[in-house]
Amino acid sequence: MYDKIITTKLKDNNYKLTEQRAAVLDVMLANQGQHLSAEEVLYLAKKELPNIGIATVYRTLERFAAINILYKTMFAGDKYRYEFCNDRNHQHHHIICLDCGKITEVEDVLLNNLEHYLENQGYQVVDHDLKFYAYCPECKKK
Amino acid sequence: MYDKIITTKLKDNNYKLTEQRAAVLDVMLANQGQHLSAEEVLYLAKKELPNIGIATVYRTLERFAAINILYKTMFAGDKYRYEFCNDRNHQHHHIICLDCGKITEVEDVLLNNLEHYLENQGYQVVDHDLKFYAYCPECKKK
DNA sequence: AAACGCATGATAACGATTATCAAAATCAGA
DNA sequence: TCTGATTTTGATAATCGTTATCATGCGTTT
Repeated sequence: MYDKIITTKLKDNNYKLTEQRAAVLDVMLANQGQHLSAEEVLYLAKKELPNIGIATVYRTLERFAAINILYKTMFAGDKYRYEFCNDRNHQHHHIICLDCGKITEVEDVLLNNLEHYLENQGYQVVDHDLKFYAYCPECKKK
Repeated sequence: MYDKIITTKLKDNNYKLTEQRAAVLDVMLANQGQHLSAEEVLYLAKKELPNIGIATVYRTLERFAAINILYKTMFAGDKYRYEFCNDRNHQHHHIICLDCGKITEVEDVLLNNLEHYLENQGYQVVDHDLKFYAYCPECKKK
């Protein structure tokens, strides 16, 4: 039903897949590449499961993020947003348009150099988070 | 009294330096390299000006950030923190220790390459924000 | 069936920030 | 210097995303 990686992660963490959690997972899978807020996930999940509550959505997103099924981040101190986490976007580089707010992603391995440098300094780097605030090509034209 | 750059920025923006604003500025100048929350700024500013209120602190920090006297950022969705902004830390690269929470800074120009790449793609990059989540050398030993 | 544990949904509580508003301070012009 | 307009301030109410609480329900194991 779901990808093997997902079901494995769930099993490894003794994590029952209830219908509420499945609804949230469906929403996230159907919206890969999007950055959804909890409220947006609730709205979409209600189409599959009308009685699901906001508390369950928060709890589920939180736990999915904890086992790396989702990536949780915040842009510009607004509210948390969640995106489905596959290996391709493990390095989360985002470009946030200051005009239209659209969020696009950059793939890059440039930061590995910096991480190696920091590890030589004695740090143990766990994750990093890089955001560019910019005007996207469309808004720049205006 | 204050650095020429600061007074110029204030003047250029028609920004009166009241005693409340001076108190906030003093706190930020006395704590360069620190990342203070509004509440912490209030606490410190009260030593100079006991009647200053939290609303004024928020307003002042906000306006100082708007004219680039301060840099405003948020670590891990907690609360805003402010630091005095001089040319040296214009590129804000922070390392947040996942254990002790200590925040240190990295100077680096590596990201210029990435910015140039994005600008070739049609973006107009205004700012960027890079954070590393890591264990600092001291906490790594434990 | 009984007892347990976990999940759920409603909603209260929280905490950081922002908005409101009357009072005080400051400024500009006569 | 008076006077009226503008800005700033401090107290506090309001907002809003998120978390905590708690009674209820559901599944599993005795």
